[in-house]
Amino acid sequence: MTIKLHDTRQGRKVTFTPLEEGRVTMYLCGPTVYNYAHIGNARPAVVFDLLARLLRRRYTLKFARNFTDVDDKINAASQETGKPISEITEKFKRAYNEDMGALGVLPPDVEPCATDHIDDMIAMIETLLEKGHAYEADGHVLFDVETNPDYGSLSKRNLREMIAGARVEVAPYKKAAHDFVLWKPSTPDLPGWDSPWGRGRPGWHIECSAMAEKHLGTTIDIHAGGTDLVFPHHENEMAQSTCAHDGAVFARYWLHNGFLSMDHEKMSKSLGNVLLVHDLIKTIPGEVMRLALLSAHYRQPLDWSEDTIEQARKMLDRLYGAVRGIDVDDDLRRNAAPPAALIAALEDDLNTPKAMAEFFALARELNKAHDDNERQRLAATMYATGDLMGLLQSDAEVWFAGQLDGELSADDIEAIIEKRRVAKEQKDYAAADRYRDELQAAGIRIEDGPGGTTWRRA
RNA sequence: GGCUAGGUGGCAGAGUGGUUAUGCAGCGGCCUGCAAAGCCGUGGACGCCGGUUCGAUUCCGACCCUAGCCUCCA
Repeated sequence: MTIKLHDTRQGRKVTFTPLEEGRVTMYLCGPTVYNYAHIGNARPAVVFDLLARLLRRRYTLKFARNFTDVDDKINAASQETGKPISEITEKFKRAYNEDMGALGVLPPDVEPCATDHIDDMIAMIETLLEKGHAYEADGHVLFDVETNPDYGSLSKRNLREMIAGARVEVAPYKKAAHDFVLWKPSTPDLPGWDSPWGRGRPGWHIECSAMAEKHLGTTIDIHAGGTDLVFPHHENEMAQSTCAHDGAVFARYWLHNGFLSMDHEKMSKSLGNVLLVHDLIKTIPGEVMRLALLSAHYRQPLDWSEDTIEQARKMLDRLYGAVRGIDVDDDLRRNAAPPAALIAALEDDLNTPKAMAEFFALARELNKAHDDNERQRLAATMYATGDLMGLLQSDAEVWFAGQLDGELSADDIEAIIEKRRVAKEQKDYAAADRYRDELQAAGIRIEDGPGGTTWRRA
């Protein structure tokens, strides 16, 4: 059995084999830290977290996800708020990790920051100048796209089309419209570093090239990000790194996740529909958001709506419902593994919908099982699957209690259930039903099972 | 306009050249004091038009529609 991944450069699903046997390197473009992450930002983080978990089953993985902490948007945020840049970037780095953590995203192995790698960027730019792939102009250093015949092979566009389609006004110092900035001068009020070309700051694309080289080497196995990064960001990264490394392959597999829309509209500030994870997490359990993000295949577009969230919540109700009330022996749980069919689905280009179908098949099997040992074994398998998917990480009782936003506490609820039990014992069903209605009105649904009555928020 | 992806049942969403996706919702049944949960069963689908084929939702072509990119953007 092999892992298959869809490679953007080749435009098809291919068998994955690491460059070095047993070891895999993966780089994911992380956030520019000038604001809280929105739910669209969370999709690559969650999707590629799952890929990282999957890869770690077979390989030693080194997974890097960067922070872009030097950027004009950050400068703008600083000017708007009057706060120093470092305060802004530190705040949102921390917030990003907290928010992603709430979505079950495990920390990557390295989280390089652009500002810690200025020297590496300068060195790479110098190499590009030496090799004739870049030129200085008017205080800038630009990448000379003409020197890279392969340019456009990732995003599948040719230079002529790009020139024809160029609608941006071209800076006068550029040799060609599609040349892009490696280094640009900074005015005294902007962040800057000394360089052979004067005080300045790096262009966006060079950051990732330099950090990937520094932490993962000349050739990396997997480079991932949102589909909107294919052009120009990843195309430019590939051009820079390949040219700086004398043609060595930069990334062997390029993975891109599809876009998230909001109620079938583009998420944008002007529409006012930008949902921040930081806010959503206050009312929606992290696992619900995680499952919602995984409910469609990662390359497909995904629409985010109330309905999407509710569906994910119900799916989790079903999964938690299956394991509820089963005490799984620790050893059993430690030694359990997800079903082979589920692993196979994930290893087929991260087919999460198929994997979820297998997860539900497992839940059904558990629901049908009567033998205690069998139920324990299946529940352990459920939990092992949850550990892989980043789901089922909560206690089932805690899950069903949810946020008790009503007026009843857990103790109140238990008390009413006890009164109902007594009423039922005396066959006073009218009274028993009144208690049930009372709970129902408070948003609590009760279920009579062989082991007594359980409850959940409705 | 160019490039790249898509268009599947009431909704979400996989997949396949001929046989059950899955979840939610619906319907029938079992269980239950009645429910709920669970289990069993069940209806309902592949944008449009051609082509290839014994047979296409699945392959090919045209068309229509949608999304992303072409400019900072996950």
